[in-house]
Amino acid sequence: MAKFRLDEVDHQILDILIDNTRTPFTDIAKKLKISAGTVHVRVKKMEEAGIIVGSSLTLDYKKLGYAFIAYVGVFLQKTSQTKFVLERINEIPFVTVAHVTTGKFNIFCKIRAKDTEHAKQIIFELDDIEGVYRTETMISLEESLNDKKRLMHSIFKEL
Amino acid sequence: MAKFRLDEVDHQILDILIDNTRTPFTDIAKKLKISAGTVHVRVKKMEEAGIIVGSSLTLDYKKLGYAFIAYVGVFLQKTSQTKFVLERINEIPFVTVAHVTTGKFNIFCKIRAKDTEHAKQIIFELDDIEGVYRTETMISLEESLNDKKRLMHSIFKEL
DNA sequence: GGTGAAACTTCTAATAA
DNA sequence: TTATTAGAAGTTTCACC
Repeated sequence: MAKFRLDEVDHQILDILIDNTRTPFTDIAKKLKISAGTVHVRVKKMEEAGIIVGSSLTLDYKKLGYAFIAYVGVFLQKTSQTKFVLERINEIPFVTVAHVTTGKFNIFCKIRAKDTEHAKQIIFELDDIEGVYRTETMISLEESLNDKKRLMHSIFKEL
Repeated sequence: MAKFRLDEVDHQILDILIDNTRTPFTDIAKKLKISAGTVHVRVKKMEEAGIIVGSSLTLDYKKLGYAFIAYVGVFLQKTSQTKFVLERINEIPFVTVAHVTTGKFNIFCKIRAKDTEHAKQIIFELDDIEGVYRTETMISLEESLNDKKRLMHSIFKEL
């Protein structure tokens, strides 16, 4: 694992790319008053260091008809079944995130569905997994995402 | 809101861009055996329709020293305080997502922190918000993200 | 480390089909 | 709607600070 030490310039590059990954390097260069070559080298380094893992589109799932979000807490019969159940959970594409957690639940996941009916199906699928004792659902009425940029700013303030 | 009807080609374009937003349109064109101009027009249309909201980098927060993830359920004294509390919560940059939920909690959020000590601080901040009755924390021991691509495939199968 | 310029690749908009 | 094309723009490398 490469040693990495991000400076103010790296920070600013990330800041711009976090908002729009297709921002031309020449634009970034102009803004930061450095050469496009430098931007290129810096980005490449951050990629090689594994800081930048990849890039992805942000899609509006509501417009695709998938407006329903819920969190489902999963209770297992035995903790030792965690790995097995997690593998089964990961086979359900509508489960977008799964966490092994301490606290109330053994596994905790987020699902993305079309509507309540569809969500019900997914939750039933989860319930049906061998080793799952019961589940507890929390339906999201409203999602508010904090800007990645703000987290980054806070992280960089401390680096 | 524009009417949108994505076909197989749009789907495949999204599929490629979801993995890497900087894939050159000419590469996409070659793969799909269409012209780069067509790719360009299609992407633009999806942006205008609001399907593609934006693009963002995926960063390795562990490498930045922020490996700690927890979910915090928030209980309010009165449901009517939801809006106010949500606003306060959104001021904490380490809270990356917040949901208003049905079920056990009133508000449910995800936090990203350096370590347990840092997480404790954030949770105390949450607890201190006026109107918050108490909180319940679940610490993530392991996160497994399902590929966005798989969700997309499932969505497209049904469209 | 960074730069600036050259060589190469890609984008984009207009035109044509 | 899609394809072509040519000028504009962006990327990447490299010799030189």
